[in-house]
Amino acid sequence: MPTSIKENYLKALHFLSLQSGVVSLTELGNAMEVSKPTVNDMVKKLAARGWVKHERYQPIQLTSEGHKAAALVIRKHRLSELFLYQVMGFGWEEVHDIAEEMEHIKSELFFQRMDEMLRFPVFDPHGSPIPDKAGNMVTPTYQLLSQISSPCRVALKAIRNSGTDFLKYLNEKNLQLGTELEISSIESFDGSISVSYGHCEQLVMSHSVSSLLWVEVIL
Amino acid sequence: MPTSIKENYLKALHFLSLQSGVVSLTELGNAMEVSKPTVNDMVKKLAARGWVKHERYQPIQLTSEGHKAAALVIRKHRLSELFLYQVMGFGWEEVHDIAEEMEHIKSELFFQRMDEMLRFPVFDPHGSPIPDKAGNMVTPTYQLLSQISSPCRVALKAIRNSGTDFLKYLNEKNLQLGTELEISSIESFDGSISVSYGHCEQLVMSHSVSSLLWVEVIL
DNA sequence: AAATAAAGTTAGATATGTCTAACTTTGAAG
DNA sequence: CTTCAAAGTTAGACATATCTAACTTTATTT
Repeated sequence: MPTSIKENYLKALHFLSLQSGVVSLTELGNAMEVSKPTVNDMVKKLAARGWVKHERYQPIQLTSEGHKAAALVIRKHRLSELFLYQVMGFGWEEVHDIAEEMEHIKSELFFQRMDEMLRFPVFDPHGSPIPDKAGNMVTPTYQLLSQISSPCRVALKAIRNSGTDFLKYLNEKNLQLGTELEISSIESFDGSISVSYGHCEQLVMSHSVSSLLWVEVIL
Repeated sequence: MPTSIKENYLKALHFLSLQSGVVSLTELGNAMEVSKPTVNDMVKKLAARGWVKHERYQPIQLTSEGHKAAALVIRKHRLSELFLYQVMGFGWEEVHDIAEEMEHIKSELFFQRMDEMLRFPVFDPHGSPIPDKAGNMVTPTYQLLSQISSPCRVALKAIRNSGTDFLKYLNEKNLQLGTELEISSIESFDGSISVSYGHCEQLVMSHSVSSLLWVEVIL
């Protein structure tokens, strides 16, 4: 019953909007783990606040105000993640869960000061862009490693999933942002990719791993 | 509607208990700025959780579990205050309000790390003791400046009220923790006290100010 | 000890966020 | 173009934290 629940709906709407720009009630309900009537009610309240557009039986769409409100929550989240990582020395696999709580702090001063201490950063520890105070964020043009079709050299730029388990897996494999990977072969059958990097002669990544890594081709 | 409301009731109960050990519903209601029925309901819930002892028409008393729960919230609050002051560079007049939000963060790791970074501190920026992880805190034996009855030399050790306005007043007067004050005269009529310290030749403090300053006699 | 004000309690209401069960609309398949 | 499952909506309920109005106890004052 705590936190600002609406902020969490806004965040979910933001991420679900990324594909098609619109979101169904069912999708939002699944993301928030609540029933359809609950989402339905909530969407009415969000619409009343001007954050979403919604006509009966139609999909939901964030308004520009809604987008901005969501971006400002994401800003607080990602700034917190970077602060935890850079200033407090947490690992990138630990910061998401704590930031999930910090993002609901209302004090402007607090995030203002964080922003200053971190020198107005643009990326969080997972490589995701940090929106600015106006809610605008850069949109890097990375590719998913799983989308690369022929052997080449790439640099790891961002992680699509900040879940602890996946990041621990990357830690074990010594994969960090900036790590350069030589793609040696791509198995078209199951989409698995063989890469080498640093001290690692060969690592075979399944599609489910490579589809969570944003990379940039180099050379 | 946010935060863990019960934690705020526990904190209020802790501070109101300091005098007599028991708290009336009315007192608690005033402190929390809620009506008597609201307090009454809440006290029943706190009693059900084992945090307070309460018989109909009798005053409320924190149980030892309740005391501990309150102390752990106060720990998070004061640790946050010191972190904001020491690590983030906020002024002592700014930290209370932000800590009021941070104290409701549940992550043990977060406060654990703060505690380490600050080297397991025992006092917050206002000189109040920080409870340890078991909920125990030191009980300094300071006197209120207003309780001093004859001219002497004292050191400012703690501030009874962490409100922004009072702390800004102290800033203006250049009064900090550790500042040594020479008490030159005490007006028995209205309880006002004349002190000199540092570059200040004479400052006359009203009783309402001197009763908010904890001091220790020196020499 | 009776009167009465202060303190505490009960009853009934509201707002928020949630649920299940039942009903309606939409849209895709036959 | 009818059928039907999936998606969305309505109705009615519950828990939490809050309120006002009215009633009961306690304790003080005369």
